[in-house]
Amino acid sequence: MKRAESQEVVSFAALSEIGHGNDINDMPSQDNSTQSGKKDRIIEKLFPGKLPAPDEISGKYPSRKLEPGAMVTRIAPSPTGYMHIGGLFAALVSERLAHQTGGVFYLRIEDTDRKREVEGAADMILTSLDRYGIRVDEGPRVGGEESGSYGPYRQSDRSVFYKTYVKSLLERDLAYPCFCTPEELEEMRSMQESRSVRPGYYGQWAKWRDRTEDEVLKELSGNRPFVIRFRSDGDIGNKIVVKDEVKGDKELSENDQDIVIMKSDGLPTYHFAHIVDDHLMGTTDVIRGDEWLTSTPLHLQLFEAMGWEPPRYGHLSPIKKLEGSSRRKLSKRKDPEASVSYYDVQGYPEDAIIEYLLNLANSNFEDWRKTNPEKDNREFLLTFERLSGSGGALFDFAKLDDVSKETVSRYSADTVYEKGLEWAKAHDPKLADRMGNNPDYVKRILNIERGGTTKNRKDIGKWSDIGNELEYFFDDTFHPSEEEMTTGLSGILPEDMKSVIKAFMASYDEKDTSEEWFEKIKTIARDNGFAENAKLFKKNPELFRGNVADVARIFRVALTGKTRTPDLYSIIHVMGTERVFERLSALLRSEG
RNA sequence: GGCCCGUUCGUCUAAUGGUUAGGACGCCAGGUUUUCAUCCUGGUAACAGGGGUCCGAUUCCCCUACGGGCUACCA
Repeated sequence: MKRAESQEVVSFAALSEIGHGNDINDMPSQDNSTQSGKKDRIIEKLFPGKLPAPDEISGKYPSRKLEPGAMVTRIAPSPTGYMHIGGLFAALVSERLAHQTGGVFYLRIEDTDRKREVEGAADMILTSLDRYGIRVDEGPRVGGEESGSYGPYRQSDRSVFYKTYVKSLLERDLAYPCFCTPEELEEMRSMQESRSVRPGYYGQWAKWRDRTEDEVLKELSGNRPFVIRFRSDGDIGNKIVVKDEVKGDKELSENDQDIVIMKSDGLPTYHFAHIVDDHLMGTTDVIRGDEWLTSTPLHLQLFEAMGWEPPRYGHLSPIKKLEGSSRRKLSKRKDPEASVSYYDVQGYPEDAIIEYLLNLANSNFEDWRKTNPEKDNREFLLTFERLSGSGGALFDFAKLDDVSKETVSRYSADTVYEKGLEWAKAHDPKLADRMGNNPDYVKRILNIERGGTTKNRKDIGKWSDIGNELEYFFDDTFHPSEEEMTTGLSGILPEDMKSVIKAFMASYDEKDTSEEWFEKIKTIARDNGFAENAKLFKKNPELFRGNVADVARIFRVALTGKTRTPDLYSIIHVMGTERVFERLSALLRSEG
């Protein structure tokens, strides 16, 4: 590996773009040229050139002015692919907590692993957050610009900071260079394994921990690649209590590993970037996946070494799925439903996803929603205390569907039309044409049993359901199969059907109110030997050919091909008399 | 393997050293509504197992089982 390139210190010009007005070039820099001792010479070799002093950096990022109780949270994804549903969950919780306390929510792109970086992933994250109504106060914008005065918000642009603080650790002997090759480390690991000792770089296994300055200088002059390791003074035998806002107090072991804080490519590892960034950016509450829980003692240790106050931590359990009889974390590679784009393609409204996730976060959300059906879900106060600390929830599509239907049922016909059309344009061109070409008709269809005084119906859970609801309203897609018709009309004699339909056509008046209309249906029922209500029929079934429900079913099936549809009276009126009569006549003809 | 963390109806979860262990989704059954839905009522179903401590444990402690995480110059 070429070290020259990685050792190049990011120019101060990058720093001065940060937007604080001061020109960082004016800042006094540490002078490494005196080379008063071997240690200085080592550090100079490690970090040739100028770096700002730690104080100068912290001076540029003063602590945020916050109201008491205000939380500064962030989402810090690595741009390695599409947005994960778990990431959206963490973002949602973080954003609500920040905004509900009068704090700040920002986005930081953790792109220190160049091998895994995926082109365009950062923009995708941005777009997803925006679409789901997660309001980012500070961070990168689509196209590369940034907002906020605590940036840069991409770790790849923050090299100077990491280097400066690594250097300060070196100066205080809290860090040291390590020249082990990957092969050496691998060898060490297998040796540890064969001897059944705990693997890792610690204690007497920390080969470069106590090398003499001469040895280090010698390697350096040979231009060997190196990493910088943190010198841990922890003892694995000591337990510390880590306060976790979600899971409660946890007893964990101190860290005794001399972990890598700066890789040989000059970029920091997650652990080090985390403490530098969250300190400088003023994060008060770090909300992250619980795979980080066990490394929290290390992070606390790093904060202490830097002399900084650590944030509060809250670790979220992953969302899981059932595979066979065991549950596992939703995996980007294996599970399409791990991606937020999956829900978009399926046609779930963004609000429904948010409400489902809110439910997962604080299960009392559903009670709140029940008592506040009209309110924006932003008004629901999320709290750390009520965040579920256990297990990790299985993703439950039955529940999502219910939440989704409930959500859509609160929308007006216009909203359903607009959002549905927007979805169709991206995912179902045929449906988009249909909706776009017949806006008034489609809106009237969607308005059936919607927006009235009673609760709206809940047929539509996903935008993709709209197609089914429209199908029978259009002649070119109304093609009920023979089978549908026979099962739909099962138990009804063809001659009964014919006379009922004839009677209907003879008496129908489109000006009838629904009450008048149904009186006629009842009359038709009675005249044809059907009971005019269910009770009458139940009492003496043998006296009737069926009841009024059967009569209604005849029309429902004749007009829609289905046995379950919205209110018949409304359907007939939306369809229009002409179409209704056509279909009824066709049926009379076909049945001979 | 080692070290951590966890386990309440099928699912999401609530509560508690003494409760008929509560709610929601699903499912089932009734009911209201002119029909289909909506809606209403009811039902189904859980403290992983075993030991302690205690008058009493789902709750506290220990063990086992199971699940999850970490164990990288990935995050």
